[in-house]
Amino acid sequence: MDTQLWLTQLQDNGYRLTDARRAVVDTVAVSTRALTPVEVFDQAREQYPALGLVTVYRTLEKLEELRLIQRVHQPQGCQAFISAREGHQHLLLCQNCGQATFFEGDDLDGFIQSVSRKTGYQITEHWLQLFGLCKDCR
Amino acid sequence: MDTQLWLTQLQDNGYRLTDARRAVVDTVAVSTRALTPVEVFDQAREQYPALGLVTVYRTLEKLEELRLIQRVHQPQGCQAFISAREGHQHLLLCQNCGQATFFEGDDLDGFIQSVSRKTGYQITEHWLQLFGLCKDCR
DNA sequence: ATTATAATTGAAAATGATTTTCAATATCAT
DNA sequence: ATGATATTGAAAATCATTTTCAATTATAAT
Repeated sequence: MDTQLWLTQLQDNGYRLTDARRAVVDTVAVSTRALTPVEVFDQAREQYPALGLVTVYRTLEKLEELRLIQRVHQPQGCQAFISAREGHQHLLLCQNCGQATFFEGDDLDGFIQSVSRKTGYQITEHWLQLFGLCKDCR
Repeated sequence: MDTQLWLTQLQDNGYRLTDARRAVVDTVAVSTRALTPVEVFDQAREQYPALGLVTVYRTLEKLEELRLIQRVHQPQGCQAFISAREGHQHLLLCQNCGQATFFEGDDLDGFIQSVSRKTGYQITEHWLQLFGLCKDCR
C-alpha cells in the first residue's frame, strides 16, 4: 500500500523512522475504514506491543500535517482518520461496516458559483460527504 | 426569533420551562454564529447568572433531539451548535467572522445518483458544507 | 391558592480524550 | 562506533463532557 511512501515522506521531512511509527503507519495505510486513535493503538500493538497511545497521537498528528491522512467527520464523532487521496476527493461512508470510498466531485463548481452569487460569499472550500450502504451491506 | 417556538416545543415534549432554559434558548436561537457550549454558557449568564454549564449541555442535548439546533463541523472542531432550518439545508460558513448562512442544495440529486451507480453504494444521506468569506469580510 | 410529585438545577466527582512533562532510549549523521 | 538529538512510554496535567446527588422549582391536581 502507501506504507513505504509514507515512511519515506516522514523521513524526507526530518522525522526518524522507528518501530513505533512503522506500526502506526502500517495500520493506518492499509485500513479501508476510518480508525480512531484507540483503534489504531489496538491494531498496531499486534505488530509492536510496546507501543504507547501517546505515540499514536503524535504519529497521526505528523501524518495529518503531511496530508497523508485526513480526519473523518461523522455523526457519531470526529476523531477518526483515514488515508488521504491526492487532489480534491470526497468521502462516501458505509453506515453499516464503516467502509470508506473516495470519489471525485468537482462537478460542483457551477452549483457553488450560484450559491456564491446568491449569498455574496466568496467561497474558498467545500466539504461533501455521502453516507449509505456499501455494495456488500445494502 | 425562534425563541418562543422553541420554548413551546420544549413544553409540548414534556419538558418544563425554567429560567435556565430560557436563557440558553434565547442565546442560541438568536445567534447567527455557531456557538460552543462554553460560549453559550458565557452569553446566557448575562441574562441568568446562576446558570450552570451542565445545564447548558443538557439543554443543547434536548434542542438537538428536537432538531431545533444542529451541530456544526469545522476544521477547528465540532462542538458548536446553531439554530437549524426546516427541510434539507446546507451551511455556508465565514472563515473570518463565523457567520453562518443556510442555502438549499438539492440540485445534487443527479450527481449523487451517478456516484451511487459508479460505487455500488445505496446513498441515504449527504453533508455539504461551504467555507469562505461573507459579504462583510471579503 | 396550596400541595404533592416529579423534573430540573448547580456543584462536585467521575469519566474520557488529548496534551504535556520528563527521564530513558533509539535513530542516524558523522 | 560515537554523539547529538529526536523519540519513546509512563505519569501527570488539562480539557470537554457526563454522572451523581441533594436541594430547588415547575406544574398538575386539589
